[in-house]
Amino acid sequence: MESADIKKAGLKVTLPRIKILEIMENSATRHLSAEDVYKHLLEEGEEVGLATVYRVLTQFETAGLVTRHHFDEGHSVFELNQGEHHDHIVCVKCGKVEEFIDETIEQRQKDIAVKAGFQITDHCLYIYGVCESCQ
Amino acid sequence: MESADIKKAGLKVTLPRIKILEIMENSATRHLSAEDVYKHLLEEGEEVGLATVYRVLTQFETAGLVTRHHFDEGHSVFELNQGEHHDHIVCVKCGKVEEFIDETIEQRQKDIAVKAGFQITDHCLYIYGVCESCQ
DNA sequence: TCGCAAATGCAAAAGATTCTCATTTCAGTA
DNA sequence: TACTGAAATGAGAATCTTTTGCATTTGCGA
Repeated sequence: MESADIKKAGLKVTLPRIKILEIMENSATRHLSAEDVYKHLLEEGEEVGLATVYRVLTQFETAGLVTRHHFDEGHSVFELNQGEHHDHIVCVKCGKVEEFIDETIEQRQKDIAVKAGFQITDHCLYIYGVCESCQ
Repeated sequence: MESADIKKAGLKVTLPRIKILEIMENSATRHLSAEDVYKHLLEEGEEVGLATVYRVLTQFETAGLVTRHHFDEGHSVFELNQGEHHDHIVCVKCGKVEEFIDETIEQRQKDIAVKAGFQITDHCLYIYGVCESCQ
């Protein structure tokens, strides 16, 4: 994942875009809000506006580089698309997010969409609970 | 579902609460935003403030009377808790929402939570796609 | 290197939700 | 049934997230 991906997405390779992509790659937590990304940029001394962060993340989403999630908070979080599709299990106490894949569930979803007459474009499954260390 | 449920939830039985519950029950679409509920109130000539709608819906959520969803839009939608738990398949073009239940998926989710060491509190599954009439 | 469209920064705007606080309304009690 | 205090409400201000308008800057092909 690098500047080539930005170009491939039909976007000019600009400094803000490169930096934002780097941050998404190197962040300890895979799920970042626009505000989170903005803070990282400030820490690195980059002069990038928050509006640009929102714009770039939306473009990355459209280009398929990142996925936007709506967890139970009041804002979007973004995740770099790398590796396979997966779903999420979220701790309601500490906010920790773990990922998982379950082929049975994937298949059932496809069946359900067909039965309902939908052409499936996307799906998301969030399990909320209390993680081991918060119990 | 009636004023008795409001009392049972430990809330005073007030006119705004009764009206909002009625609207949630009688609405054609089962999924309403706070703004939607507010508009219905105005149409009925009720003098209820938007702030109250938000407060009451949040209280109803806490009390377990309604569920708050975060579909792909930028705001919450609320749904009356009646009948069984179910998941949602949402049309990305017209916004139509259909509901479904799949026991296999339910069970797999429980297994996944156990394996991850989570005490499951809730979960939601949204399938997004294009519905039959929008294709 | 030049020029122009695309991209950016900033500030203002918009949309959703929450908060403050003075006023009103329940619900229990006399 | 009237009284009283606590809870609830309405209106608007405030907050938070996200988007937009516009003047300026920047990447990139000629």
